[in-house]
Amino acid sequence: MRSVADADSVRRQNRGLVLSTLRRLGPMSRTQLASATGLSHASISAIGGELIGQAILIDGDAPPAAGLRGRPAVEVRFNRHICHAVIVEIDVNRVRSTLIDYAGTLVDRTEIPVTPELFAAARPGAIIVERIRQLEQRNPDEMKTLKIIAISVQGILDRAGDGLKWSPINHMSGESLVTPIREAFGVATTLHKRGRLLADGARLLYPELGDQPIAAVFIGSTVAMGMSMPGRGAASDSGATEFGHMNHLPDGARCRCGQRGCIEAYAADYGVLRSAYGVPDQVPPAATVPAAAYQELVHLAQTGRRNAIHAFNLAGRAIGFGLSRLMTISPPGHILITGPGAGAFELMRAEIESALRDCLVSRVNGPPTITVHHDEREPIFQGMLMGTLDALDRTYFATVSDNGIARVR
Amino acid sequence: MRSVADADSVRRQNRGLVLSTLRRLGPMSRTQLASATGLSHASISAIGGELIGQAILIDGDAPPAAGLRGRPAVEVRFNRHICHAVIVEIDVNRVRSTLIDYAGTLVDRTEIPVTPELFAAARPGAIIVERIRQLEQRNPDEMKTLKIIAISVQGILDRAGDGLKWSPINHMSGESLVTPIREAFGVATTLHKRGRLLADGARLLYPELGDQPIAAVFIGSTVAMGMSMPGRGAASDSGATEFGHMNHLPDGARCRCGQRGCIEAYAADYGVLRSAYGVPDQVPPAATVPAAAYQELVHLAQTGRRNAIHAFNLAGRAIGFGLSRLMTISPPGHILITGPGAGAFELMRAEIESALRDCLVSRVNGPPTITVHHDEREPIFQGMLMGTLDALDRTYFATVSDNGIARVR
DNA sequence: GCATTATTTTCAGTGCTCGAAAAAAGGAAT
DNA sequence: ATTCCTTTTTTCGAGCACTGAAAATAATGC
Repeated sequence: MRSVADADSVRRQNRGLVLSTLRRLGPMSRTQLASATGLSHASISAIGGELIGQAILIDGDAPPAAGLRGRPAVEVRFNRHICHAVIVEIDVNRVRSTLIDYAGTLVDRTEIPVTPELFAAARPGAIIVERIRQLEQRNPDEMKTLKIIAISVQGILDRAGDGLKWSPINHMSGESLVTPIREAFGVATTLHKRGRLLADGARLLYPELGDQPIAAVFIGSTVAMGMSMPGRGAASDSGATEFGHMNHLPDGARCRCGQRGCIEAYAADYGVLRSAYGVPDQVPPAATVPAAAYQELVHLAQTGRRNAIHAFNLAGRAIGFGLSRLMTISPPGHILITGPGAGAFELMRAEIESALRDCLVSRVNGPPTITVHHDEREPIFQGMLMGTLDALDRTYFATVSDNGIARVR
Repeated sequence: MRSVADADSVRRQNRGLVLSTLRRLGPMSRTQLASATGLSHASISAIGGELIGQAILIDGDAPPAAGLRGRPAVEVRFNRHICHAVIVEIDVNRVRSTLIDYAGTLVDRTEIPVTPELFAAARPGAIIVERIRQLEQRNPDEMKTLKIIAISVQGILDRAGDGLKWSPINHMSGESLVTPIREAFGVATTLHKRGRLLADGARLLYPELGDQPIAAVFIGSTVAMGMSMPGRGAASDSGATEFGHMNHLPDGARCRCGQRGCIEAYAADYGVLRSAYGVPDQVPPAATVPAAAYQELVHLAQTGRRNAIHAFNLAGRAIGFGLSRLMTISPPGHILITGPGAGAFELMRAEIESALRDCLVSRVNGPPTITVHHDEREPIFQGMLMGTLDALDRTYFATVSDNGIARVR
């Protein structure tokens, strides 16, 4: 765990410090970099020169001289052209593939709906390869410098992070994704759980939440939750949970996963519909539910229909008790509710808050705060974007000077 | 989070590497240290000389020359006299205080029972101070080099780790422990949750468990669980849970904590007795239960008494579902069962294993292994001992060379 | 007593950071 | 147009840590 340090690891660490400071705070002059990182001007000069020599950073082309006195500051920024990344988001509804450059700018994006025919024609790995090929055709130059592919999925990853051992999207269970894609494009390929990305993205989107642990709950066709822990980068693999399949009631309602009593069986779209309409226990849960049917039920509950209100109460109770159980293991300071079900939050709020309040940890430390963020796409994308750029930075931490790349002096 | 590295931080890191290698593997020669740490002989010579100059390490006095050819190796070991630590364990039954030296050897130990009179006469902080004073009287020389006091407690710590916001031992709720003790002895004082120490200690006691996350469950007058995560030292504060007060059944049995349906209300000694004897819900849970009464119930169950068997089934079910819920948040690879209730494990095993097996994560990844370790004292003490010595080592990491201590050449 | 062998220290070389001084690059003033 | 001023950036020398190789050390064996 602990390992030898030498001069090289010092340089590596400080290169990382420079890159992550630029990543976090944006382009800035060498002087600003020195004070933001705490390194001396001399070191910034050396490290900056090295990174520019390797074309990882570039000197800003537009020096915004604002009528100040002395030598004008030159901003250092990421060389957006040095490499690119592809970000793939898969869920029940669509496959969205985005090409970004090293500065994090969106270069191109494609999106296709997920249809029954899609998975009938090809395996998930092949579908993703095909999606990325399309980006390649449209952006041949950029794709020549592709360095990493990041994919967001739902389900349980295998230990190596190569594929899905289980997924709520049936066709994806047991599929290896990383291997076919890595072989097709010859670049690093990583898999990320959606819930975790959601929480990381929420931290970026709401900086005012500060350094507390954040739990992000997704309510929709599934129920998912991820946690973002302060201090660790996106690299840490903790915080990837199977919240939706935490048992709420022993021998409870039937869940799509085959177990009984999961939170999802009460709080995902199909769960709420089943309890509202009293679907008999023998009927297995539907694979998908039309969005309209769920919206209709929300509307019914909002207009006072008893069975609908009751169903949302049960859903809130399941989520609330799930969160109260989470409080005993790894208490978040803040909870973010997202997804299509966020629109029904007011219908569940009382039950969620009451379960969350009536647990020992909340009574002692106060309950976590809750906010609602209806759209889940943006935080997921942001979380994966930042995590992927961080990973790219990290590959450059290691590439210290003497690697054949000319050093500009 | 990321910070500047320089020559000093390199030396600090490598000093830490040397100390933690010696801590883990025991005394060894410089040559062995070089290959165990990966540092060069030259660096070991420099770092070792520095640490010996500071009297943190010493050359072994008894060189075990075993008839080998060349220059005999000299073992380097911790200077046990350089500092000492006091370890205090508090639970419902006793207060045990142990004085150890820097090499981890037990120097002296006192133990007193916890009686109702004890807490009537003095506040917990004062009681501990008095206990340590006794060690001081008996070991005045050793206590002159006291560097740290570590205390194991049950309950919820305040954010700063200074005191208990809540504790199952009534007299300890809301008590600040660290401040009075630190002021009395003028040394660093740390509070540790028992469950967490148990898990850390289990990792030390069962090295064959390797690098998996370990959950240690204590069953007795309370139910507690701590997790030990691989890779992080004992410093990480995650893994301290309130498992016993995780809700098992909404609106369930009355718990001592004032909530309903906690795991403890079914699986702690009082919980099992209440369900076995059908104690009416209005009767509040007893503050303590005689050990004999619990043992008697175990015996009854073992000899086939229906109500007793049923009570242990309910207890196993509560623990099993608790663990299955844990599996969705932070799945352990191994579960260790300890405490007085470990003697009744066979009565609970079927329910625990069935709940643990029938959850999605176990179905996909296989259920965690379970072992029983009846005694809980040893792992708790070992966990705290190692964590405290690590903390002492860490204070010496920072003390690099130029601090006035003569450097021997 | 001298060769042999294994351990430990010393030495020269290299890389990194830092503080101070020098160089660079414009605007302002004469 | 030239010189002064101000601020940024680079260069230089010192100090420290690590490494590999060579030297010193401390026994054993003949």
